[in-house]
Amino acid sequence: MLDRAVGLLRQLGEAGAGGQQLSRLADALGLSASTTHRLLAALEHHGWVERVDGGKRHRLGAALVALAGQAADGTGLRRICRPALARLSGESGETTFLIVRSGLNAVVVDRQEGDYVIESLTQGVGGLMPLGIGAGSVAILAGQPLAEIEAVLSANAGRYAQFGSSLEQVRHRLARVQADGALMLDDSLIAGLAAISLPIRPPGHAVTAAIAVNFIASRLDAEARQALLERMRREVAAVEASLAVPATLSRPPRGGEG
Amino acid sequence: MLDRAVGLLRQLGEAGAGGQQLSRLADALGLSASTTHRLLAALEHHGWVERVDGGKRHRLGAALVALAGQAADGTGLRRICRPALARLSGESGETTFLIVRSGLNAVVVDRQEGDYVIESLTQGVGGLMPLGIGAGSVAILAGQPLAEIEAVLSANAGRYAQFGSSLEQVRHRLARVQADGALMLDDSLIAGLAAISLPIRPPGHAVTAAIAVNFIASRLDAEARQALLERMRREVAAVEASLAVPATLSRPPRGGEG
DNA sequence: ATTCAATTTCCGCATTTTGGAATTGATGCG
DNA sequence: CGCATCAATTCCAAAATGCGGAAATTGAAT
Repeated sequence: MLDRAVGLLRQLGEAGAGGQQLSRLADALGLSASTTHRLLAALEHHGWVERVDGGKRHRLGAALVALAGQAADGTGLRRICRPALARLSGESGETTFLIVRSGLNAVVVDRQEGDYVIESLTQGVGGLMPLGIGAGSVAILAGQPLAEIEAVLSANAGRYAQFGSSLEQVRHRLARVQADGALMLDDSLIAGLAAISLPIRPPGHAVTAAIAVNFIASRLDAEARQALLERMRREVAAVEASLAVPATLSRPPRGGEG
Repeated sequence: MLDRAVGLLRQLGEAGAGGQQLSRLADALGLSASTTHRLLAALEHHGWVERVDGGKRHRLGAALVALAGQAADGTGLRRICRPALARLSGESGETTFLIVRSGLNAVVVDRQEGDYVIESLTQGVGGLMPLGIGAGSVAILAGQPLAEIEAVLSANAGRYAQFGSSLEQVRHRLARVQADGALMLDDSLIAGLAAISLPIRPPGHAVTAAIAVNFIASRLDAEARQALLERMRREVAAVEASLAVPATLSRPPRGGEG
């Protein structure tokens, strides 16, 4: 029941803005129409699913956005890292990302725009990719225990091809992170797009997140990239330091509106 | 079962960054410990719940962020409105919001920072408030059919006090939106914080969303506010026009990483 | 007007969930 | 150092709930 609901929501996520009709969902999940109907009704009741134009197509509902807003804050990391991301974006003019692990995937939890818009080329908040694909994703994976890395690699191996990487390439990049504590990538997923990423390692814990900067490769030469990397190292060091002191885990001030 | 899972996730959302232990959750929801345990395990398996530091406290997981990223794009509105929000924030220097309805609540679906940071005063993406509270929220409610408005008002009446508004005040603001097609608010929720909001009405449909600009009241005089409002009217008109042509409902390009 | 596909409702059966009780584990106290 | 306490986890038989086939309804297309 719950698993079916999760599958249904995933499927709806794939469907995108236009939504999807009941019968297609039932087919895709191998469920009977009546079961699918009942599930959709229940989810709709909670606002997790809504009808497109009140018609017969279904899509993900706004209640999920609300829940996820709390989830993203929930790690606490987002609030802590946001000023760092803002500084990096502000000073470099490039787009900055905060990425965390979710099972076999990496998820973009926060993102700050730079002056240079690469909107359509990159993942938005909530964007998902296999662990091992994408600069930040690699940085996170590289910081896991060895057995964990192997488990993830073997589970994800089949997914790498569609992102234009081989298992060997992924392994090579992991090694670079482990050697340098950071990763610089060119033509990362998109030709001409470059990225620099750093793992975030809370003192006494394994790596839980990474920050990354994406930019058009031609915009920064080797020297500028090195400078940016050093800048990022300082920001990450500051973040890690502030994680050492558990700080206030209390809720943020319930503020104004939008 | 599903309802209990939803309740559990809501409860975890309330808990915030520090997470919550099983027994408290069970108490809060009136469930037995074994049921709660089973639910948490199932949700954890899907990445919707995770353990804090691998310990015994639970919080919302990153998989929800991923799902919600799709949900937020899912309305299609976010992609369409983002350039408008960016222009408004860029030109005015203030913070801009895109808000949609979710049941009895309004949810912040997108947000663009201005030069002037009011981060801690305002809702982030995913922020939730009762329909009728907050400038954008009022604008949405005012555009619903009359019977709908009354239903929402009576359902939400009890929640207004905690936001410092009375039912009469809400009704008054609704009337202003209906008269002017927009709303200017002072001391909206926070003393010294002002807001301007406009409903977004897709041609041939009821109002489905609103945009709002929040700013420190002292930063803009009456004349500047009027100018900003006119600017917003133009942006909303353009958005509504682009909604008339269903445009491409296809998925966005699967781009690079974060 | 008729047909066909898709959605929605109904209902008896059986699979699943349920919560009390027992077990294990962790933490603090005497 | 061992005992007591509280929370988390596992187990199990009873039963409630979800399941899907079939029937009814909608509504769009011919």
